[in-house]
Amino acid sequence: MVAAATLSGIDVFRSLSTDDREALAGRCESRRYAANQQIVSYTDSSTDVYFIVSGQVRATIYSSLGKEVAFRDIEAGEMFGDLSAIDGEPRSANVVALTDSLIVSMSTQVFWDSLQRYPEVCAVVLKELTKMVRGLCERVVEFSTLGVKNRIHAELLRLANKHMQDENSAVISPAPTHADIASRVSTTREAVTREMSHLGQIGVIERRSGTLVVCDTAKLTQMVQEVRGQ
Amino acid sequence: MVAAATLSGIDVFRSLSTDDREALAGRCESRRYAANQQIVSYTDSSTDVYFIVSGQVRATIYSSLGKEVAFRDIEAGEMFGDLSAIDGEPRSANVVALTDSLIVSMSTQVFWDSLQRYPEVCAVVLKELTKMVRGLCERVVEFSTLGVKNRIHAELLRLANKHMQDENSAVISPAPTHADIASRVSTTREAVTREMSHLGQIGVIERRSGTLVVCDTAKLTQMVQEVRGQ
DNA sequence: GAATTTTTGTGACAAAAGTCACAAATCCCC
DNA sequence: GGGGATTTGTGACTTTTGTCACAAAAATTC
Repeated sequence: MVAAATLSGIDVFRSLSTDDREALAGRCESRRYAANQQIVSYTDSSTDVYFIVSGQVRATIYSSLGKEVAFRDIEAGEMFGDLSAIDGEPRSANVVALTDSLIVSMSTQVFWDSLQRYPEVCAVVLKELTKMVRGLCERVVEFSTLGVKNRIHAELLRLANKHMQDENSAVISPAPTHADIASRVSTTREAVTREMSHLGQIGVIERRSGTLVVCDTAKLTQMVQEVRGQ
Repeated sequence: MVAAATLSGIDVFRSLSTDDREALAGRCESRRYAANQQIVSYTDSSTDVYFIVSGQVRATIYSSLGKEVAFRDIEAGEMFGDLSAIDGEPRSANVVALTDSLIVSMSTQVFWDSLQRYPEVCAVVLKELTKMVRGLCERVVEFSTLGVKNRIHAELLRLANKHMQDENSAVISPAPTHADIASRVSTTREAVTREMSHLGQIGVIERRSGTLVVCDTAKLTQMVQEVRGQ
């Protein structure tokens, strides 16, 4: 049982009337997760859909043996677990809370119900899926055409774009660790350290206690394309 | 104007009644394309959705400068162009006919209309999108965790699975060129040639005039995982 | 069926990326 | 504010992957 107000912060349900939201809320569960707690495992056979009311969460894929691939970070207002609900296949990833989080879950049945009953909900879900497809395409193209250094640039640029301060600079806080970035673009921590200290030398980024400042996104944008990582 | 029967071969519309299909057919166009003819360019501003009645088609992405990435081949019964129709963003890829093809197109508006009016259509579209997401995830994980040789194994296995002859072998005809495979797993033609002749030597595959025979899919499956390409 | 064009095979080499080992710097927690 | 854990920096070296150049084989065209 969940308060209707809780659902108003969820992208997918934002467009519903208060009444509709109330009806739906009655058919959901909510639960708190502590940082680092696992929410979904790719071994689960559940097919519930989850919505993040507050907090942040990370989906990670483990390859058939061992290596982990950071898949995507999911923020408050967003949804996950929808793939299994839609196609009935097993989970595609592990999901772990990055921070303490409040999460609402909904059974597959209620989810399909709401897709059918509320065209606006269906539209948003369709759009989220296409957004995922486009994001993944971009990543595939990146792997196919960019070298390690350029992929690091691209990742920094993505981070920067989420935290723009003014026209040309962004402040990312807390700064991600090098190992973290490495996992996202699939390389080694050392490669990230080397490239980032190089970027520091040419004044594109700067580190100050716990935060990462991208001083010159324009230059970085240009560097992504250059074949020579320099 | 399109005959209702034409739409019955399209996955998305298969579940509709004849009447519904007829109504929809009246709002579509159809057109033939010759092999190698371009159907969609990523510079187009159109947002129509296309359905392949017969023939085969390839979507390709070009990176910001030059290099091409084979994205996916689309077969009769399948749909493309849906991303732009759903989110209104520009085309994500070029689409070219591989063989002479008959293709039905539908405006964004009619497409949305049918999504709203027919829940079965909506369900199939949702499922196709999740299938794409899963396919792309697999590809990302592959790039992240597998070396070139193993990616070639994986690609051969994918091809084989589409053309299984019996339990353990598949006949692929016409055989794709090495350059073609190389573009799909993002490596060089030479690497594919080398790995395939090695696979020939250990009896996993065989070449006979224009066709490629995968004799031992079991062994290939096992090899995909092995860190040593040999 | 001779002449092209396209595809395949292969070696030598260059460049890119990953591995290991360890020191230095930071962060965090009593 | 000292001490351990985590994160970062860096060099030397190995492995992987890509590049180039060219010959051989197949497929196509006329």
